[in-house]
Amino acid sequence: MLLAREGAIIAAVNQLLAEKGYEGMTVDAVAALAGVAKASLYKHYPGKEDLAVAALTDLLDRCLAHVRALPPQLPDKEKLRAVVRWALQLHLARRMPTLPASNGPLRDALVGNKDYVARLMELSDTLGAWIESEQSNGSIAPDLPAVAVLYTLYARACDPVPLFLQATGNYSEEEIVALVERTCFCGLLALPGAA
Amino acid sequence: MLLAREGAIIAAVNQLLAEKGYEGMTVDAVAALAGVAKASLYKHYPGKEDLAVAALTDLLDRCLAHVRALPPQLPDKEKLRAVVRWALQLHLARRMPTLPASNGPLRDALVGNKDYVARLMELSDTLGAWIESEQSNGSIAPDLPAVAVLYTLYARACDPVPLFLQATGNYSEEEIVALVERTCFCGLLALPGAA
DNA sequence: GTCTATACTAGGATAGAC
DNA sequence: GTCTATCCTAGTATAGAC
Repeated sequence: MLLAREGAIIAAVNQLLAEKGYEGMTVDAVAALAGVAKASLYKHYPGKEDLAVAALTDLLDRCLAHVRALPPQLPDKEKLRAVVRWALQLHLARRMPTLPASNGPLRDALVGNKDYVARLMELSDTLGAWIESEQSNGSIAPDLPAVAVLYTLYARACDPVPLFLQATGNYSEEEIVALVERTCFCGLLALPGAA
Repeated sequence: MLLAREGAIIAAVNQLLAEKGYEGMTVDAVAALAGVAKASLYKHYPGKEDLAVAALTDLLDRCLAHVRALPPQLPDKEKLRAVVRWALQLHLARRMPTLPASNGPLRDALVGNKDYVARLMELSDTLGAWIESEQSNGSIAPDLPAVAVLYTLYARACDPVPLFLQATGNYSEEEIVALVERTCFCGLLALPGAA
């Protein structure tokens, strides 16, 4: 009963974070959408930052679940592409909660939260291992720092390009996912093997 | 004298927009940094949105100036890469004003402003012509929609990857610019001719 | 057009009863 | 732990004198 309530709160935060962003999300709106009085909400989470941290932790949990469910026999390169597609689909469905990179207190709350950091490290370790394995066999460019590859993948999850393309009304979600996945891994130039 | 004051105001807005983002920028801070009383500021620009629009228009002016100053004999592909580098350098120097894509009223103010829209269209026309010319000669992938290429280039100007890489402290600005430019045009995979 | 001083409101956070 | 009602700061915007 109590856990169900926290689930409703986090679901509301996720939705509002995806629709309006962190600054556009008001605690009143979270309470209303979750069907909880604002004061009760503050008993569960001591502040707005904590709401965001909990939502992001939940996002990482869902991402890790997707990562663990990938077929082990799949080449690591394809696993990485699958994770990018998962994020792009979430983004296009307006279910990707995003935070401003600039907000200092929020950043502090994130890095100061053990649960969040633990999940982020687990995800980064898993993806990092895939990246380095594909760099050893020459599938991912070995002269790129692995951390640059990792950050690039993370950044694609928040990239505005999918939403811009969606706003034109000229492309289906599948086309947009394929397009952005391709430009991420193959770039814009017409290189052999890029298509 | 009056124009000098507006210049100081826009410079302040640009700096604060780059440092704190739109929501983190307060009108008080703009007034203080520009050395102007808040009430005077409101005589020049009727609201916070108008400050942001003016700053973005100024940014587009500077970008167009850079675009026009590019050597005409340079291949269009290299001109595009030069514009991306210009944006990345600005970003790394924390001089790139950025706005939240989610904020509705702000979006309305932007698209409702003739000056801003005119400059954005001029820039898009110029870059779009370069893109299509390079697609005809097979230098940029011809099967990508030109608008997808254009949006991708715009998005790279706000990409958080450069700042993340800078935060590691392991790479110089030149290395970061080269790295991100390369992943943008050549992707992450080890394709022939990518390095 | 510039200033000082102030009005107004949104929104994060709490008090205190049940 | 949940609620209603309230506090209070921060921040946009304006009044009115010079």
